[in-house]
Amino acid sequence: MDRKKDNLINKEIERQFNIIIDKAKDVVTQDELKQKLFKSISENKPLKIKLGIDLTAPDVHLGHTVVLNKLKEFQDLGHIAILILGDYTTRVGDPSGRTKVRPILSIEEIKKNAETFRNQVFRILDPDKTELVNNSEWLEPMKLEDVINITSRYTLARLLERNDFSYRFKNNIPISIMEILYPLMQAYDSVVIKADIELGGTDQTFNLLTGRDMQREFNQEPQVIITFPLLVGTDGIEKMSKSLGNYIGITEEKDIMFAKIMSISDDVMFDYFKLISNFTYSKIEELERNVSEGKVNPGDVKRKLARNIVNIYQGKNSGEEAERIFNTKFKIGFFDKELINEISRPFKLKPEMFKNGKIWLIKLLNEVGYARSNSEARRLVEQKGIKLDNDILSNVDLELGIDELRGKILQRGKREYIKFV
RNA sequence: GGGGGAGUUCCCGAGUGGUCAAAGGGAACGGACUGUAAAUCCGUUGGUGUUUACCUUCAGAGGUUCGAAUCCUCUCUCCCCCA
Repeated sequence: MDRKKDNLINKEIERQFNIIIDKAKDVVTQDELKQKLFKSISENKPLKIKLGIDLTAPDVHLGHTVVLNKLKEFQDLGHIAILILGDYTTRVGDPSGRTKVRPILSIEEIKKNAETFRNQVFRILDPDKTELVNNSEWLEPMKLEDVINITSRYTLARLLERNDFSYRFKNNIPISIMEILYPLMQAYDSVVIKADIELGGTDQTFNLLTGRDMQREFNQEPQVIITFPLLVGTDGIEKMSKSLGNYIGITEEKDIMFAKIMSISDDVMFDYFKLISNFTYSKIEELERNVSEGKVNPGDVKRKLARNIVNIYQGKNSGEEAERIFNTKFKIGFFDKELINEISRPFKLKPEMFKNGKIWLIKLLNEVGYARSNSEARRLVEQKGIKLDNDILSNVDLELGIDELRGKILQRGKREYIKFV
């Protein structure tokens, strides 16, 4: 009888374990994870899964989704997701990977970012199974005495084990004391919420490990840490992040999202497949093989990826819709007036813009926001970057009447359209 | 506390009396090309409807000079070294 029960428990541990470590880069430690699962399953007590969020930028992007999706999987397994918004820690700034001191964000900015983030994150997580907390809740009221209590449990030498700190230290690049506090504050979050497991990107390994140490110092069972590969950004080199401008936000316009995915290099395309798409591993392998054997056009495979991801975040069939817009907007020599008409921004012509019924082209370009000065507008025209209903306008002195404009489409460059109404 | 260095156009950075609206790179924008908003190549990148001109710009305020990003004085900001 007991044997049968044990068997069931072991099976369940195995099942959860496999789901949990899927896509993970590192688990510290696997044995501890199994023990925690055993306890959770046999005592029917859900585990507390911590994920800390930095609020330097508001938007949830595809890079975040790797770990957010994992948190969702934990929720589906019946565990408790604790999302810690680092509204206080962000005032300090995570030094991870930084080679210089970060600029400090104002409290207002952080508040705004938190608001946006909260709205977006529930596109992925189940709001009913998520505990959302701000770490200012416990960090703000601290007294110096409390800070001393925490800092006395850690040493400079241990902090200097970190690459980013030791690099800066050796090269005489400033490290503020504030930054040193960051990993400690972050680690203390784990103590406060009594985390069983903490998730994060591989760049967070040190911070997460500090959480383990800190919990031990406070006589808690140390959390298991699970790190995940960082998704490379659209530049194909750096990790995806807002500050590097190489990110794809999950709430971006579908065609922009589609286009951004199409812009990633072929080398990183399969990282995207593996980390953030809905394709099965066997399907991905097949696609990968086909591409490397030259059987298929990599562009077509990337389109599959783009459609899939857009569908996940923008709703059913949005991928196909996005692709249609993409084709018109970004394919060369493809002027589908009907579709452009649909996607171009309307601009209302006002009579007061016209003098004697005419407007100077250069002036018009300023009015619609295509240029910020006459010089800039003139350059655009001279460089043949301006088209009216697909005809190049190259005369800088051109004057246009209101009837010559109404209903027509003004285009700047390859993919900016305005429809005059 | 003492000594030294730096602040240049969106960013990095060259420029130490006129030839400077200021090299070069990055970024951005336009064009060509491409399966791709990748790569590559070419062009543009303070402003002004009279564009071989004029105006504004080289941390800030004054000054020297026919003439200053460049020299002098003070102020502000940042960094480094020694203690």
